[in-house]
Amino acid sequence: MTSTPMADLWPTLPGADTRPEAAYRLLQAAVESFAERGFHATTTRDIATSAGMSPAALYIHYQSKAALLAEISQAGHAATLALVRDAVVGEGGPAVRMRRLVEQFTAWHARARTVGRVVNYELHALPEDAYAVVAALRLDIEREVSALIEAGAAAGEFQVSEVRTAARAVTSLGIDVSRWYTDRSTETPEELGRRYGELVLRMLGARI
Amino acid sequence: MTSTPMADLWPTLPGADTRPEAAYRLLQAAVESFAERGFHATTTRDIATSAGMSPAALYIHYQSKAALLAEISQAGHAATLALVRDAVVGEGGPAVRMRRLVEQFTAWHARARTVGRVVNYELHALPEDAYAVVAALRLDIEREVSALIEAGAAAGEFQVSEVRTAARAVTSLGIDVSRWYTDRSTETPEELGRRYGELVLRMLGARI
DNA sequence: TCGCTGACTAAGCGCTTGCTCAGCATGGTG
DNA sequence: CACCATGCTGAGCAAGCGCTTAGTCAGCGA
Repeated sequence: MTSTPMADLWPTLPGADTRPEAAYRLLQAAVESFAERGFHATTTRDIATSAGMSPAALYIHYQSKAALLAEISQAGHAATLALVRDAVVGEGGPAVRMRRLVEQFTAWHARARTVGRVVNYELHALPEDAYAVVAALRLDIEREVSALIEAGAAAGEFQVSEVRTAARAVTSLGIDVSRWYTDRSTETPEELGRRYGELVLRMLGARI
Repeated sequence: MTSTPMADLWPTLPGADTRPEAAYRLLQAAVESFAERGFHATTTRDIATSAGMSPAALYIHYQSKAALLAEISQAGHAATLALVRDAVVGEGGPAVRMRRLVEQFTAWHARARTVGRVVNYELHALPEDAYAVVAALRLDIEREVSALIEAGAAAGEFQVSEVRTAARAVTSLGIDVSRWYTDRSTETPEELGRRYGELVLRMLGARI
C-alpha cells in the first residue's frame, strides 16, 4: 500500500530483528489496517493478504485478531511512556524539561501517527486484560506530566491554577496530533514539536 | 441504558419535535451505540433493540445504517459550526471573542461528548458524499478560528508566529475533550471551558 | 361496514466474519 | 535414505452481519 519504511512509522517497533519475519510483517500490516479502517472494520483476510499470506497463517503467529491489537497497543504505550520518562529525566529545570517533553511527544505522534491512531483510538476494542495493562501505562504518562507541572509551579517557573487541567491540555495537544497529521502536512514532525513546545510553555505561564 | 436526558447529550439534536418519535428514538440509540462501540462494531439489531423495535423497523425511517451515521455527523457538525459562528460574531475584540469561542467550543465537546465522539472519530465510516459535506463544514470551522487569530494578531492582541499551527492547537484542544471527558470528570463543562479559555489566551500571547 | 394506509414484526436470505484443520513442501538430522 | 518439525495453504465451518420480504394490525375517512 505505502512505501513508507516501518522505521518512520514506528521507530521503536519491538522485535524487528528477533521476531520471525512473517510475524513482524503481520504486525506491520495490522498497524496500518487498524489505523486506516479501525479494528472492527479490518478483517483477518485484510491483514494476512497485506502481509502476503493466507488468512490461516495469522493464527500460527498470533492467537487472535485481538491479540494483534493488544500487542500493538501495549508496545505503543510502552514506547510513549519511555519517551516521556526520557524527556523528564534529562538535564535542565522544569521549563527545559517540559519543552523537551512536548517536542518529543508531539513529534512522535506526528511521525508515528499510524501507530498513534491505534494506540489512542482503538482502546475500546481491547480485551479486558490488555486494557488494564494499557490503562496503567496511560496513567503513568499522565502522572509524569502532572508531576513536572507541579515541580515547575513549585519552582516558580510556571503559573497554573489547576495542575490536572493543565496536564490534560498538554497531553491532549500531543495525542490529537495523531488524528489530524497526514503525510500532506507541510510542517515536519520536529518543526511541529518545536512550535507546540513554545505554545505549551506560554500556556503554562513560563517566561520565555 | 443511561438515564441522561438527550438534551444534555445533544442539546441541538434537530427534529426532536417535528420528527416521528420512533425515528428520533432510533437516532438517539444510534448516537449512543456509535459513540460507545464505534460504527462498525454496532449492529442494526443493537440500535433497533435500544429503540425498542425490531431490526426491520429501522429501514422504515432510514435508508441504511450508514444513513443514520450521516445524519448524526452532518447535524453535529452543523451545530458546532453554528456555535463557533455565534461566538465569533458577538461583541468584543479578538481576545474577548476567542475566550468566548473556546469556552463554548470546549463546553460543548464536554457536554455533548457522546455526539462529539461520533462527529470526530467516525468520519472514516461515512459514505463518500456525506463525507464531502462534513469535510466542508470542518474546513469552515477551521477558517473561522484562523480568521479570528489573524484578526487578533493584526490588532496586536495576540502574538503568534504561525497562525495555522495556533488554530490547529485551539481546535485540537476542544475536540480532544470529547475523547477523554466522562461523567465521572469532576469539572463541569462550563468550568472546563473557562479554564481552557484562560490557557488558550495565554497560548496566543494575549495579555490578561 | 368497508377498503386503505402507515408502522411494525417474524422469519430468513445471501454474504462475510473470525477461526480451524487436514495436508503439503521444505530443510535439518539420524 | 527415512524421519520429523516448521511454516504455510486451501477449503470450509458456525456464527453473525445488513438488509428484505410477506404479512399483521390499529386507525381512519367515506
